[in-house]
Amino acid sequence: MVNSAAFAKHDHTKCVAQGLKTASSLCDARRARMTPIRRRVLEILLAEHKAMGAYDVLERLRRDGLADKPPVAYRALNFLVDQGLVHRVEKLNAYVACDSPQAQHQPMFLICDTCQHVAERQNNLVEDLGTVIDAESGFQVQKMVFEAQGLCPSCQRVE
Amino acid sequence: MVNSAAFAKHDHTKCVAQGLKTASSLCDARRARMTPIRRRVLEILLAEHKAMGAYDVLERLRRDGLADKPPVAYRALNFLVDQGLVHRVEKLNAYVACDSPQAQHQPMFLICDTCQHVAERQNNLVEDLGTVIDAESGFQVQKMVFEAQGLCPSCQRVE
DNA sequence: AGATATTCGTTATGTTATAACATGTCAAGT
DNA sequence: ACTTGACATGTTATAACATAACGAATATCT
Repeated sequence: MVNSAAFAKHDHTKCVAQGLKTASSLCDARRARMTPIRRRVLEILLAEHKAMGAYDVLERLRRDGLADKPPVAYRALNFLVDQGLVHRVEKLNAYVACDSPQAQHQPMFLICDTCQHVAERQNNLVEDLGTVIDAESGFQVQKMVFEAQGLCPSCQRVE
Repeated sequence: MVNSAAFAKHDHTKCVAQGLKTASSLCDARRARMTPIRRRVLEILLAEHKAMGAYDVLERLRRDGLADKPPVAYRALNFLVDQGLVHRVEKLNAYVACDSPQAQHQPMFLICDTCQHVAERQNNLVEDLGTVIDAESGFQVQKMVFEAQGLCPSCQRVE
């Protein structure tokens, strides 16, 4: 049995540094601007390594003296989502840094109801499902949301 | 190619009558109370046959003189969701009457970005995905959200 | 009828998100 | 250097979604 990265312990410092670096490269390549606020929001999400609400992110920006109005946080988050650097978790009205922003993908989330951690995973079945839907119903799928709630391995052991 | 029911024309009156009848039977069997407000909310959703926000539902209740405070609408909606008679569409913060409340199932929604219609579909791949996730990662799936956004057959033709 | 559980009415407030418009920043072209 | 245009940010105000808490009413069980 292999745990998903987000449910296992690891060195967050590396995640953050690596994540910011990758993000900068991607933005450069796309001529998208990685501004201080956007970089800071991504850094917060990478460091926290869990889903955060927009107002939680805003509170951090406030502490840093970077911003204190909701639209500032939402704009940065929306930019990062558009760039594929952050995903929105619909079920939680929250945001998480992307695991692997290099590759385009349909993210899929495993949300632990006990510890609230969110793991991002990939599985071809999700994309297959999009293809099947289109073939069966003629509905042209453009975006999919797949989120599962339940118990992560650690929380199963505890109960 | 077969259109999903919600994207095809059909007689809503039957949907509504049949849906209310089925719902009553199910509630009786479970000793759950189908009260006037709850019945009316279900009726509204069945008749509308599309996703509605809680405040849209409340507005209808208000016109009927049945209720005018948010908690009343939310309580009825939550009851109906618990009973599997209505589903919540996370992506839209909205509610739709269930197609087939008899059978327990993981609903899957196709949301048309153009006409806003929502079709409920079922596909074994969704449940399979739950099984695969569990086997691969040890994450114990309890509930899944699967929602696809795109263009329904009619709206594809129009563009 | 009396005890218990459930539902409903109501107030108040919490949480999430965006419209709209003013201001600031920066890079490209002249 | 100056203008223009595109993009980003600052700010106000409000929209949209949701629930806590508590007392009154109603249904169900014994």
